[in-house]
Amino acid sequence: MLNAPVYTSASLKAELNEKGWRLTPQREVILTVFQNLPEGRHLSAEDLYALLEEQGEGISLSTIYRTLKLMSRMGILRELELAEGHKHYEINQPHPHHHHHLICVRCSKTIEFKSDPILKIGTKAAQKEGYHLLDCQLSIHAVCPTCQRSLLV
Amino acid sequence: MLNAPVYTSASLKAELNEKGWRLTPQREVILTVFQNLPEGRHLSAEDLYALLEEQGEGISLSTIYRTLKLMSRMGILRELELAEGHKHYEINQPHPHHHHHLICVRCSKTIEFKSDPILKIGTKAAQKEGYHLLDCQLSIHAVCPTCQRSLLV
DNA sequence: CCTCAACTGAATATTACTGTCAATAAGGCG
DNA sequence: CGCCTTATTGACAGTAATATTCAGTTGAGG
Ligand SMILES: [Mn+2]
Ligand SMILES: [Mn+2]
Ligand SMILES: [Zn+2]
Ligand SMILES: [Zn+2]
Repeated sequence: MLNAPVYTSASLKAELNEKGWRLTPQREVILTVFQNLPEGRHLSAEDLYALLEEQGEGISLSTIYRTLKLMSRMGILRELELAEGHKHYEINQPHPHHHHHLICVRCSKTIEFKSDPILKIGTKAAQKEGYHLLDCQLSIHAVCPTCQRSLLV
Repeated sequence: MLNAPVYTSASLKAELNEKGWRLTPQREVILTVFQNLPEGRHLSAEDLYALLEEQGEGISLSTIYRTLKLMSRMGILRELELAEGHKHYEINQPHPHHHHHLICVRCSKTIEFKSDPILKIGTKAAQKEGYHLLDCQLSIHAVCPTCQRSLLV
C-alpha cells in the first residue's frame, strides 16, 4: 500500500535526519498547516505564503518553494495540477483518506472522490516495475455542468 | 467511454467549425505529427517546435503553445506532467490504446501501462457529477530502481 | 468573390519558480 | 554542555515556460 504514514514532529525529524537533513521550525510549521487543512482544501505556494503571513509565522517564499518540493519528493505532500499556471499541494494521506480529483478544465472546479481499486492497481503497477511508490493520483479532466451550459468555449 | 475519436482532417475541421473556429494548415500539421508519433513518445512544446523545424514545416512557438492548449481542451491531446518545468503532450487515444504513466520523480523515467478498470471508474465518476469527460489519467509518482540505488536524494 | 472575424508570427511581457550567497542554526560529538 | 561542520534560511537577482499584443493574413459562410 501507499507508504504515507501520519507524520509527527518526531517522525518527520527521524526521516529527515536519516538522510542527513534537518528539522527546522519552518518545516514543522508547514507540515502542521497541511495536517490541519480541512478535507478538499488545496494550497498553492502563494496561498501558503499568505496564510502563514496572516498567522504571523512569516516564512520566505524561497523556503516555501523548497519545502513544498522536498516534501513532495519525500511522499509527505502531493503535488496537484488543479489549475493552469501553478501547482497545488495537499497532505498525502494513507488508505481510507486517499482520493482522486475530477477537474473542470474551464473553471478549475474540483471534486474529490475515493477509489480503492485504483490505489490497488497503482500499487501493483509500481511494484511490478520495482518502483518505490510515493503517490498515485487519477486526474479526470472534464467540463463541469456549468461550463457546458455557458456557450463560451 | 472516453470521447476520443480518431480525427481525420475533415472531422477536425467539422469540430472546429462547429464552435466558430477554423482549420488552419498549422493545426492540421500538428495533429498529423501527434497521430504519427510512435507509442510511448511524448512531446514538449519545444520538442514539437524543433521537430517541425527539421521537417521544414516551421510553425511559430506562439502558435504551437496556442494549439497545444486548444487541442488539450478539446480532448484531442493529453497534457502530461512527466518532468519538472514543462508539459508533455500525446494524442488522446480511445479505449484499447488508452494508458497511464508510472513516473520516476528523480530522473523522469516513464513507463506506460493500461488499465480498463481505471478508465471505467473515471468515466463513471465524471458521469455521476454531470461532467463531460475529456481525459482520465492515473499518474503514479515513484522512484525507479536505478534512482533507489543511487544514494543521492 | 467578398467580407469579417479568427488566426498567425514576431516581439514583448508575465510570472512561477530557481539559483546565489552571506548569515544563521541544527545536530553530531567530545 | 559547548564546538564545529554544514544544511538551511531569506533577500535578491535570474531563468524559462508560457501568455499577450498587434498588424498583417487567411479561412469560411453567404
Ligand atoms: Mn484533494
Ligand atoms: Mn503516454
Ligand atoms: Zn467549469
Ligand atoms: Zn529514476
